[in-house]
Amino acid sequence: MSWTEERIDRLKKMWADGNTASQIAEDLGGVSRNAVIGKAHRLGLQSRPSPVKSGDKAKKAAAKPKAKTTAKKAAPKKAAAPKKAAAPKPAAKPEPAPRAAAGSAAPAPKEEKKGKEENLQYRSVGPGGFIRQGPSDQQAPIPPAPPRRLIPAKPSEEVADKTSILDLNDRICRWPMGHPGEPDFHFCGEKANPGFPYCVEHCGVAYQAQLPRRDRRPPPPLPFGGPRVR
DNA sequence: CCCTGATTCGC
DNA sequence: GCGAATCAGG
Repeated sequence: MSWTEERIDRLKKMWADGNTASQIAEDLGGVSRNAVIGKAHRLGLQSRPSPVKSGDKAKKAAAKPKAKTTAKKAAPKKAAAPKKAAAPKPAAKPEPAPRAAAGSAAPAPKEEKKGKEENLQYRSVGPGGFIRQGPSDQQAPIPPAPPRRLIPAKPSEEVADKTSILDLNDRICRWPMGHPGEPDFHFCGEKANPGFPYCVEHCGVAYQAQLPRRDRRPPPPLPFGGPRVR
């Protein structure tokens, strides 16, 4: 469908009347909402209050990542928990990392919420490790843990002088060093870049300037076929 | 999730 | 120029 004069006039009128792009597209027929918006812009029609562009509150979100092009010593080779490009989300609250090692007092998981469709149970097999059990599995049902007194886990020596999850606050860089479950898992602990969960150095790793679409590398195929598409 | 308009960019 | 894809706020 082409933009005939009539259709353009109709678009102009409806746009001026405050119809949404969707309404206009439906009225004209044969074009999408995007087509209408695109045309309206090309015609130089005045933009109407956009949900995105209204107030400029973006200031607060300022956050100029200004990614350091060179990570330099930033990314600890073997220590970085986030995988390669997948940087932790900016706003993401720190996940409660499982307290690593040392603690011998691991309470048996109280199964309350079962796996949605199955009566799955999760059994701990050590720090950071769990196995799933279904009704048909051989493993006998897990008996409820006997009541016991819990005592604070003794931090391992490796972590004694490092930043544990308990030491974190919003002024401390929470970049993970190593992996949960490892005896020396801890957090960066540097002074956090104000407004960010990480220190300046790790912000440089976590936040990268977005490349123009044509310059982006397509992500490598995931070994398991990628996330489900609904 | 739905909606919105804005923007980008391959065609 | 066109419009799908994408973005980002409500």
